[in-house]
Amino acid sequence: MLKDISKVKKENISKLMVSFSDPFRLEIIDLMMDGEVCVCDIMKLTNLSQSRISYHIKILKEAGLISDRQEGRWVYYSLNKEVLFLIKEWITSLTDFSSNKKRCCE
Amino acid sequence: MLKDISKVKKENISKLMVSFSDPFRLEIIDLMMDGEVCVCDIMKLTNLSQSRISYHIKILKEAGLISDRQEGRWVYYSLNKEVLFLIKEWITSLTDFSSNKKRCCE
DNA sequence: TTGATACATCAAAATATTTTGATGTATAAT
DNA sequence: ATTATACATCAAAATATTTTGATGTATCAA
Repeated sequence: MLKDISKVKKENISKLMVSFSDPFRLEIIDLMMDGEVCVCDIMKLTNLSQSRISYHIKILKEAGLISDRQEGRWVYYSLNKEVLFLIKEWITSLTDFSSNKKRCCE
Repeated sequence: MLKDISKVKKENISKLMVSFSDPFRLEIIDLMMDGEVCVCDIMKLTNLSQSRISYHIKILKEAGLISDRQEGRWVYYSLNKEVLFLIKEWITSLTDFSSNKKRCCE
């Protein structure tokens, strides 16, 4: 698991942002804000097909944004708070940028 | 310009995240942290072709993440702090999620 | 007014992502 | 044992994004 945003490579940031970049994944993330959900919940709440949901879940998981917990036949997915905090830190580091005006090619 | 994250539609978030999701765009964003840059600066610093840079700049601009300012032949690009703050707020809203454990289909 | 520079735009090709429907695996209920 | 449920995985098709090289536009300098 990612521990410190300064150690997070551009590649990881990119992967996390990719995982945020799809409207259906944003919907799934939205559902996870109320706590754990299983694929069957997501199916009922979104009308997406099962394999389509599994695909998006996989993207979210590989980016490190969500974790899973199996219980019998069900797999429960939930957001990784720490990773969200790291992303926030990264965005913060961006807002600390300088507002220097420059002349070109100086 | 986006004024309040609660009014930001999923579509806008998605577009902003798309704009963050490419490694080359992240590089360009990185360069902008030191202040304004023109395309010619980016060309020198990244070895990307001019039209390729223009393409990525366009994505960033259409997402609302950067602004431009023309001065003679040069166009200077810079990050939009307010939009970065809105993204941060959105991420924060995500970290406020509940950690409820659930049984499936309840 | 001619030529050079800075950048945008375009269409085609290259590449990557997403969707679909089928099949596979594990768990559990009968 | 057999069947049903929950989810993963796969390959092919559909779709979207990115790259490339050419061309276009505006500004400036000589």
